[in-house]
Amino acid sequence: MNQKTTKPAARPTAREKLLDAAFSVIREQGYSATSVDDLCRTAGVTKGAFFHHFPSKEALAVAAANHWSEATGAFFAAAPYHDPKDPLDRVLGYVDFRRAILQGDVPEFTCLVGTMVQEAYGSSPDIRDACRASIFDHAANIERDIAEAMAERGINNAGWTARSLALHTQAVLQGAFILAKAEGTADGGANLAAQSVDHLRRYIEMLFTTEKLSHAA
Amino acid sequence: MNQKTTKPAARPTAREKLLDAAFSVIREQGYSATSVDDLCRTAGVTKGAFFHHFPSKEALAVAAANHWSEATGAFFAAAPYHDPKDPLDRVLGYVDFRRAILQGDVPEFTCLVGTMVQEAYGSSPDIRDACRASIFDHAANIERDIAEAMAERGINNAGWTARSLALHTQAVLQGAFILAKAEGTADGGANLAAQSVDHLRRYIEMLFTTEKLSHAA
DNA sequence: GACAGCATACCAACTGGTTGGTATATCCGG
DNA sequence: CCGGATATACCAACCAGTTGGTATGCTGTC
Repeated sequence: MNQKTTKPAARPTAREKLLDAAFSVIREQGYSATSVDDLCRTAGVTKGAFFHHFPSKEALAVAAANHWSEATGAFFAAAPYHDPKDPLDRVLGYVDFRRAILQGDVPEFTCLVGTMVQEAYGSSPDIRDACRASIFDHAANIERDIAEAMAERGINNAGWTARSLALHTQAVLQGAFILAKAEGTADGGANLAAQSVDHLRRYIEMLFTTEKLSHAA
Repeated sequence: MNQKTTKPAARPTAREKLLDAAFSVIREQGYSATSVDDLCRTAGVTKGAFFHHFPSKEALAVAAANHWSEATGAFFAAAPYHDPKDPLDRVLGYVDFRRAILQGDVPEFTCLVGTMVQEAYGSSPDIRDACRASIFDHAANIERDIAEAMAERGINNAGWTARSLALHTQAVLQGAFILAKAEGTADGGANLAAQSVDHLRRYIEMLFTTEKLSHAA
């Protein structure tokens, strides 16, 4: 389209710095607990700049959720798990990839939109919609590989759909993040989350190997 | 112990009304977005009464998390899924029960401590610890039945433990709540969550039937 | 290529209202 | 008439958002 949207520029604008700040600060403190001043301080920008680029704090949250969709979309699109010919290997590769990136402190591997939607689902439809789109669009990518794997193995009418399994993967991840937050210690959280992802992987494997043998529900 | 803790009394005290208010208001708005005035208004109590019973907003959150542990503990202890002799049936009964209570509006079936820990894990160790205790103690109950079921079927060294599976059930539930919040519509959220619980049930079933046949990892 | 004209980007200081919390007064049962 | 429970009035700090203004860059014209 135009240069503005495609080129993040050498010297980042206040808008980009604020969105980056939102990624880290909101994941650490939550949305409501994060003040506009917090974001400005982290971004190294003044309040005037904030309200020049965003009409409200809520609008920044929506923009951050959309920016999160783009950033994670590019991140997962560039990940290596898309290579295998067998769609099931791609699905399992995705799960393995999600497990591998569970590292560092909790705010570093948790999900911005999952955090935000918890706080905003009742008070701000705009934020909720942006977060929903981020989660569900991401799930739709996995759904495609799952559907292919099902087709290849002749699985249908099994009591579950590609869509429900794709959404289940997201539920497991979001839930794993909550347990990680509750756990408290640095690595402890990541390990805890990883164990849930292990269960998820085992489930998907069993789902496809068992169903292969007898796919009569 | 004493009467204070065991008897909720005919006319509820301001403390009890505030804790009840916290259950509904915080699940709807989140912790940070809920003001002390909000809680007082909902409880029908003045600010003076609030700070007579709780030294701070944070202290109320801790008390609410502990009260949540007691209330849900009694609720699940009284549930009918404990009856079966086969421990696996008790585990599956628990999952079925969790699925059955996914009804009504989102704030009605979601988890107080799961919501709170997301916002407070970084800023308030006290709240985080109270929420962690609530989640992990609840998981410990399920872990007992899982461990029994594993013993009965001779499952060990299977790559997973009773504890990790018990925590996984909580992760799935917490994640299902997030998807429900993101979904937006009334029943839509509950249905979405129910589908994840269905996957969880299927997983546990497969885990025990498959492992029974060949439990060599 | 110089320069007027204008939009964008940004800033420091400020505002009205809300926040968590306090000081003090009143109610009411034993 | 004492002491826990509740109410009223209030405060300093903080909140999201506004203001009036400056710096910087782009654009067309001669």
